[in-house]
Amino acid sequence: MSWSGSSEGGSGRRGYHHGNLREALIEAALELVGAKGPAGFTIAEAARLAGVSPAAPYRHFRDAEALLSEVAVRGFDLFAERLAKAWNGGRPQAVRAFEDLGRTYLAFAREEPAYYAAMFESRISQEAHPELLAAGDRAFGVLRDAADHVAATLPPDRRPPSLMMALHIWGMAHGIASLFVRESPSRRKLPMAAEDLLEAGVLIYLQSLGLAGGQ
Amino acid sequence: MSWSGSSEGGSGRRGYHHGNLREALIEAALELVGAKGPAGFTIAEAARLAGVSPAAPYRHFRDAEALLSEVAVRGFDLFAERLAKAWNGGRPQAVRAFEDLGRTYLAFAREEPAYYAAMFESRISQEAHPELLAAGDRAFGVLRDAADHVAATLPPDRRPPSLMMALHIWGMAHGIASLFVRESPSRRKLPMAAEDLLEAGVLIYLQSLGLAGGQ
DNA sequence: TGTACATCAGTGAACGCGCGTTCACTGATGTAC
DNA sequence: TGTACATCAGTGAACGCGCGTTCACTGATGTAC
Repeated sequence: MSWSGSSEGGSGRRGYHHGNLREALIEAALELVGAKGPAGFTIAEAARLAGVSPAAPYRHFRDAEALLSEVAVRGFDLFAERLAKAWNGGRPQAVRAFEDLGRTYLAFAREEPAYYAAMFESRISQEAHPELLAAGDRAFGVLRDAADHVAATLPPDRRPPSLMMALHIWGMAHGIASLFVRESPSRRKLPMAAEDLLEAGVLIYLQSLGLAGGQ
Repeated sequence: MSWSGSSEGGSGRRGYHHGNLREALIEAALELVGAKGPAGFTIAEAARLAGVSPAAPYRHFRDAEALLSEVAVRGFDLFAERLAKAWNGGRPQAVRAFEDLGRTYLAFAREEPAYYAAMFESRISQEAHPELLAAGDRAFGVLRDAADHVAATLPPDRRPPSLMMALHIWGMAHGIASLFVRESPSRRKLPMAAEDLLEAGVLIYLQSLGLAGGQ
């Protein structure tokens, strides 16, 4: 192990210029948000984690909120990608794929707590960061399309409004994630897996609309 | 207007001893949490708001988290009280009263953002504050009892597990509150009132269980 | 009713800390010729 | 291929700030007698 010379630091630092500081800061922010929550992370600490002076981040981000917003945008993009993969165009069975969407929602909250916190538990103003709104819309769009698809399997006169369906399912998934998967003073132990609770709820809901097999 | 003499300050300060500092600090914390979120409030600022030196709060609270926890406990108690009033023992009609529960849930999120944030959006560890867990249980208990009552209107062989029902409704109510009522990077505009969205969702859900009138 | 005393809530000064932000700077990189 | 130069990413020192926490203290309150 050498302290001098040309060997790179563990973080990929290459010399006077970092080379990829923007990415490194986003990674650092993600790590810090995961550990301390969106309010617990600071520009200074992200800089330290990236192995750079506290002034360096200002070359890339206006302030802490801008950095956090970028993390949230990436989170939404990743979220949309995973949801789309789970939905898979409604194949092979629409209702089954719809349930997979729900499972994927909860899995994301469980496996990506840092992204989840940046996306749903931070206090970034949407007005100041319109790209955040757009990213959120892309994620919701997946759910919306799925609801469309599922609703369309019914004859037009018995077809529920798919936007409403999407909002109901989104609400239930998000509520269950917030209450039973995420850390919070209101978190409760469940006598079952959150995934199973959500699946049962979605099934009951869909049944009422005539969308899930009678039993 | 006099700067000297015996007139009390606006905050009720009575002299060297505050007289009711504990309460004043809780009020101050509530106000600050409402304005800046749970992470934005500090003991020092709460002391300033209460008109007292920064060291004074330590006579009453171990640290900021203890103060915040007390705020959350009171929030849960108020929440439980309002929910119980809305439910009103299931009178005059159980299903209708059940829907009122949902409306009250959202109304609380809307009208008491400071309490709501302390209860659901802060990072207090439940382990360190067991009284917080108990207060949350009392609030959930109202919903649980209501679900029991509603489920019991069905014959035993068609009766759904009331705990599951309560968790589903709680999840949907909480999700809709978090996504569409509270400030957050993921907040979306709704083409309808959140209360109506929730009511429709609850109705669809209850219908499936044979609990709400066919149409 | 008056006095001595114990209690303890609140003071204010002090400390060390980490943060955000600025600034003139420096040195690595890439490009024009 | 070599040199001069422009660019700009990152430096490091500095600043003022507010916070958490401690400490010996002070003065209001209540109680024993």
